[in-house]
Amino acid sequence: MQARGQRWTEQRQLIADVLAASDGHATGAELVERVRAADPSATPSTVYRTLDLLEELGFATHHHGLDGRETYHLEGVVAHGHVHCQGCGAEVELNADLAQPILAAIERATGYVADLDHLSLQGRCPSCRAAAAR
Amino acid sequence: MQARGQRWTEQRQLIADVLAASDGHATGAELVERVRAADPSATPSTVYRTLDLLEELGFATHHHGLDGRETYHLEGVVAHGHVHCQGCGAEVELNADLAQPILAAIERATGYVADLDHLSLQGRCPSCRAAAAR
DNA sequence: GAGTCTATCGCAACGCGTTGCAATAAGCCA
DNA sequence: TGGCTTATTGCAACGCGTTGCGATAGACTC
Repeated sequence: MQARGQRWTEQRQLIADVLAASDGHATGAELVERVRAADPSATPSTVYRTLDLLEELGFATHHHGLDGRETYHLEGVVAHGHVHCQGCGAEVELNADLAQPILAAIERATGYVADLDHLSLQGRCPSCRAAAAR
Repeated sequence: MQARGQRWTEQRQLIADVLAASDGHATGAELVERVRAADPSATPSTVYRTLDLLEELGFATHHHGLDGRETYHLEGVVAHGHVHCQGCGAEVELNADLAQPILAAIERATGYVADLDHLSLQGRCPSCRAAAAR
C-alpha cells in the first residue's frame, strides 16, 4: 500500500474495523453513523473516500440494492451475489457454486462475463409467488 | 384511471410525453430537466411522483444503473434487461429470448423468478476482456 | 530533529431523489 | 353554473452520496 504512495491512518484503520465488525452487509449511511459514533470528528466524505479506497484495493465491494442505496461488505473468502424479493423484501445470497450456471447463461446470451460481486437480482421468492397465485 | 380516483392533468400528460419522446432510456434528472424546459413551473417532486405513478400503472419502469442512479423507460412491447460493461461503459439490452436461459438458471439456483425489467447486470464485455488479457 | 513533499482530512457546497404540509384545482353532484 | 371533496401541486427541508479546496499531518531525506 505504501508502495502505491498511500498512507495508512488511524481513521482508515477505524473504518476498516467498522466494516469488519458490521458482519455481512451495511449501507453507506450505517457505516458513516458507526464510524462517527467511534470518532465524532470523522466526516462522511472521509468515510466514503476510504470505502472507495478499500474497494480499489480489493478489500471490500459495494453494490446497489433495490432502492439504489449503497451496500458495502468486506471481500470475504467467497465472492457472492444477491437476489432480492420484490414482495417480502427477503434476500438470498448466491455463492459461486449457485451462481455458476447463471453466469454461464449470461455469457452464452451476451458474451459478457458478469461480475459475481455486482450480481444483484430482483424477483419474487417462492412463497410470494404462491401467495400471489391464490 | 379515474376509476381509481386519480386525475389526469396537463402536467402528467406532459411528463408522459417527455418520457415517450426520450426514446429508450433517460435518468430521472434528465427527465426533470426536459419537463422543466417545456414547463418551467414543474418541480422535481411532481416529476418523480408522476413517474412513480406511471410505473404503478404499468406504463413505465425504472431500474438502477451502475452508479445507482435511476433510469426510466416506457414499458414498451417487450420487457428487457440490461448488461453494463464495467470497463468501457457499453450497455447491451437483453430481450426476453436472450434472457430466458438466464432467468431459468436463476430459478433453478434460487427458486426465485427474476423480474426481467429489473435485471441489471454488470460485467466485462468481450473486447474489454480481450484488452485485459493482453 | 528540522525541512520538504504530498496524501489525507474537514469543511462547505452541490446533485439526485424523497417526504411533509399547506395551497390549488380537478372532478363530481345538485 | 355553483359548491364540495380530495387528489395534485409547489415549496421547503431532508437524506444519501460526491466533489473541490484549503489546511493538516504523515513519510521521507538530510
